[in-house]
Amino acid sequence: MDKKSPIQITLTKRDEAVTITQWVYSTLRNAVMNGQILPGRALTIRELATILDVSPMPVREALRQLAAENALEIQGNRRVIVPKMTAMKFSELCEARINLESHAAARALPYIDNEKLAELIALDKEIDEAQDNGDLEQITIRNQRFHRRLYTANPHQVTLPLIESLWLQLGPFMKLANSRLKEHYTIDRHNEALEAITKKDALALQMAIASDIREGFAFAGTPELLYNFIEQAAADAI
Amino acid sequence: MDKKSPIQITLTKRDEAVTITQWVYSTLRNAVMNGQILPGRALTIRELATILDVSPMPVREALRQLAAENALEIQGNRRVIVPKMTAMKFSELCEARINLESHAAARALPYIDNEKLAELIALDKEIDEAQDNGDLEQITIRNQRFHRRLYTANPHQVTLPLIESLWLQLGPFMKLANSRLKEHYTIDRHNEALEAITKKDALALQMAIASDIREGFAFAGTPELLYNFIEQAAADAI
DNA sequence: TACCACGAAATGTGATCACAAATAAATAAA
DNA sequence: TTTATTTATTTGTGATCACATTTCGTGGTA
Repeated sequence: MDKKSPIQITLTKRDEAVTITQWVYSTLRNAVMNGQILPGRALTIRELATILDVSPMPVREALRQLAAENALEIQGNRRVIVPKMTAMKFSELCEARINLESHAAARALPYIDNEKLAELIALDKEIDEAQDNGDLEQITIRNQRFHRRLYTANPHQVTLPLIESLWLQLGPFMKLANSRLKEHYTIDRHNEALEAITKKDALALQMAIASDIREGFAFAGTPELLYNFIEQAAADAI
Repeated sequence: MDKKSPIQITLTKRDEAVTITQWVYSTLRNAVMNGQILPGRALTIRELATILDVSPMPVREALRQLAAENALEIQGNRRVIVPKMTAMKFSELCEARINLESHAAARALPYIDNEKLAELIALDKEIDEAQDNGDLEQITIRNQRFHRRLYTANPHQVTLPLIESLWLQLGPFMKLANSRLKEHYTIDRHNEALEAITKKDALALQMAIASDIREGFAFAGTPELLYNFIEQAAADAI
């Protein structure tokens, strides 16, 4: 593995209303989320500043924020890297997701009225559309939007930032997990969740969310499969 | 409530080996944790820099990091404040703690050998000592150390940062919660937890942790009690 | 060939400065 | 006295620079 492998970051137009730091932050966040940066690859402030065509200052702030969200890792030597994934860590992240997200879903349930339910149904339909088009990126985005909308139905909710941190750490795997949706579409977990919501059945909702997450990551059920995927993802990233 | 109420931050000696940013970070973190900064009070970079006798730069970085950990809140106007607590939010934070920490405990259980168990027993004894001395600050610190040691027994654990974020948001309430330990010492939940560990009983361990957390915050069982405490804490902070 | 030492380049940290936006203060109008 | 409006001050953002530490490349030694 080349230590100086080139970093290919998708650049989006910068909105003038947003600060440079925020733009850099979301740009780097997407890069991590899409697996565009190799795990273990050292990220230097000046290099990123050059790539993004900004001064080092906003990059510093964005890196520190991402590190605080566990998306990046600050090593003892003060180097910043994308954390390396292991089979065990992957497993822990999945279990944490299942635990936290079914909790968040159950806590949101009492707040979901007909209007919000309709909104969720609409979001689910959008996922299906992206599914039909085979648009992986949109599937991931819309799937996250569905979950986010569900959890934030609870106006006092405090777990979404924690959940997003887990999503961020799962990063590139999220995309692949969502692509697997069609492979187990025989059991549509989102529909199950929506049914549970209409019945106000908290336990059924938790089960649906848990299954949704678990089945999505079933591809990495064994350490061998996960290892193969990590290797493949690394190869794709180059 | 005075908008320009003075900020009283406990200053500790700066270790030369540590960066200024890290020192500022932990100093501010403690200030938040101890409720030394009033919720809603605007924190300005330059003011803190003056108080801490450093340049604005390390303060900027520390504030951003604390905001990423949900310890501080960046408002739309780019002002940084300590988030205000509400009864509902408090309730959500407690439930999130119970959920996440019992999960973390159960996941750590398989990794706890006799050596680690002995360590936990020793830590528990230290809590009792602080309890006898009535040293509130030490009780909090050692209590957190006990929980942290338990969860980190799992070498692949990923939830501790999330748990610490919740601790940080609960902030000043943690201290009071721990002071309540003696009031329900008839049922020592840590002992219950240690027993469950020796029996390798995951469910019992989860129950013990859940009870430990729940009973600690029982003082804020009703919105009225919580409201009273918030008012009192605000008065004390001045 | 493998290992170590030394010098050069690169990097993170922190300070200072400029500027635009936001807040606070002061003045004018009702 | 209260409310608008203008002016003055403060504040966050971002750029640039200096310095100590780390990393890397080169050459020499076992």
